[in-house]
Amino acid sequence: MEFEPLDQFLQRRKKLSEIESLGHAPYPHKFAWTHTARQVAEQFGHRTADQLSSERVEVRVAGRIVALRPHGKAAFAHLAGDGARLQMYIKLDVVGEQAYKLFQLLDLGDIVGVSGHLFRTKTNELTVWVEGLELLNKALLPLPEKWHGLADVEMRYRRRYLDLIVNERAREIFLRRAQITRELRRFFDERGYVEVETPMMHSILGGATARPFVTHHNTFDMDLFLRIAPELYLKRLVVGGLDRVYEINRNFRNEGIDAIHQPEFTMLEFYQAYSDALELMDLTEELLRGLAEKVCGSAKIKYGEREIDFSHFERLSMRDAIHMFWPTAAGAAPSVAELARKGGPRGAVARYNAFARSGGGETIDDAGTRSDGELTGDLFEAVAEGHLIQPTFIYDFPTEISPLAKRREDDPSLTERFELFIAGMEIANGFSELNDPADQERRFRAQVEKGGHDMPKEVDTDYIRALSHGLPPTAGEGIGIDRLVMLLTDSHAIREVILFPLLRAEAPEGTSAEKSAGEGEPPK
RNA sequence: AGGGGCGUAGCUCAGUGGUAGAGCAGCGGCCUUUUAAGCCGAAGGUCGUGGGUUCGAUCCCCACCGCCCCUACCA
Repeated sequence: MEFEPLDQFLQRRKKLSEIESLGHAPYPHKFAWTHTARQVAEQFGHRTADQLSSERVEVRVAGRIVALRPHGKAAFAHLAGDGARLQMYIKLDVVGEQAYKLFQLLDLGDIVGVSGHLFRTKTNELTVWVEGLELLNKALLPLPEKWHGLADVEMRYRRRYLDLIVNERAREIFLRRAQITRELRRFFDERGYVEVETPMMHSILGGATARPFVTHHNTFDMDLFLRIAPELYLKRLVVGGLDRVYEINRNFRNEGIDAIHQPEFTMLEFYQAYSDALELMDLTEELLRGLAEKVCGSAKIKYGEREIDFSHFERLSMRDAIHMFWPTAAGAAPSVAELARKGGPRGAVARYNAFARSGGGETIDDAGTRSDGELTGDLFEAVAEGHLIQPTFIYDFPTEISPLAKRREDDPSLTERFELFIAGMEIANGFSELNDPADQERRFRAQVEKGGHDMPKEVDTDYIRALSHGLPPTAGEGIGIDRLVMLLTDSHAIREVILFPLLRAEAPEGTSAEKSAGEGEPPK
């Protein structure tokens, strides 16, 4: 197969065969390196020119050539490896004609191994004095522009490998993402949680309200859903005596794509027996504060123009938040008591919608079938959510919108549930788990009866059976890892923190500019 | 899904109703301490795709494709 830019592709392939005819293997199997470029910098970066000349340091380093400055019979180049760059200096009269000929056939992007000793140049840059040079792999395609790198966002996502080579920030984001998941695992492992993996292919939807992807198993001739949440399986495990479990893995939701939504996204979910939502809020604070300190070096982090302080978490009931953030232009804010009264939320929605219709934004669906709890949730989203910049727990979620959460003992219209908002994004959702099988069955049936494309079509009876064997009082929580990584890397699009985000399929080559006609119609 | 924006050389970007330009990369030449190396020379393009207006379209209009932003959807 050949790729654009064809002239350069063919040119490089020709050089490769010239290298072969010089007697070099085109694709050697290994290179015995002693240091990465980063290790050289870390271990010898402080040595002076004098120290290096009196005490020779021999190194063998492999990497990709990312800069090339030939000067006739000598040359400088930079090798990139392990996220660092290391300069090398190669001279004809040092390496000999054969090796220098090889060098002259090298291009930006080629992967080489060099051996030699370290020295400092006139400008005091730590450099390998090359005595031996081996081609490890010839790049047949050129790197993006060396100064501006790869800026086209579409190309950065589609060809993430180039983004990672050329844009240091991309590399840093994904290294930090790995650090974050590593720290999360450490946090839970230290506290006696067991990491588990539960099915991603479900025959019954559950654990969240979302539209699923559907797939099919041939042998069983069975339709399956890609999971929208692992929740119901994880709680089965708690029934089974795994008192503390967590899973970090993908969920799939067949819904919109924007700056904070991707169809494939990573959630941490964890469950602990003999606990409740209140304890989870404390645990979450500890987790996130520690994570920010560990990963960003401080509990106060920069996010865009703002500073977010993980050392203090606000706690507001949903009704408090509605009252507090009620737009002044919408008239008197509903009191918490009014929102708690039967029919109160409906009255507040009526006032809000009057305001919305006169230019305040979108109205809330106030159809007669909608419950006070649903209306309360909608009011919260319309009025308060966007204001929650500093870490804020919203608690006291209405029962109608919390089908898996345990009711408050003193108020069955509310659940022991919270969500955590930071920078206007929902980051976490946790609650005391409903463990009354009869109540759970009633709420499942209510969902199925209600219908709608994002509601379960059938009751997960095995889950009810599991609850009937006894789920201890348990608290559980989900944390959106992608959004958390966004916060901790100062990224403002979820695609920046997902290596290969979903994009529309690329038009096959030939349908656009480059190839001959006759390939047929462009896909519709 | 609706509104707005963008699409020019491999990459980063200028530009114009009269057949298109720079830097980097690539090619040829010179150059033994450079670092966005330098100097000289040549090459590279169906200006996203298709249609229309026009004597003439990369530019104006329409449709389509792709990406981005906003809104909607979204526990």
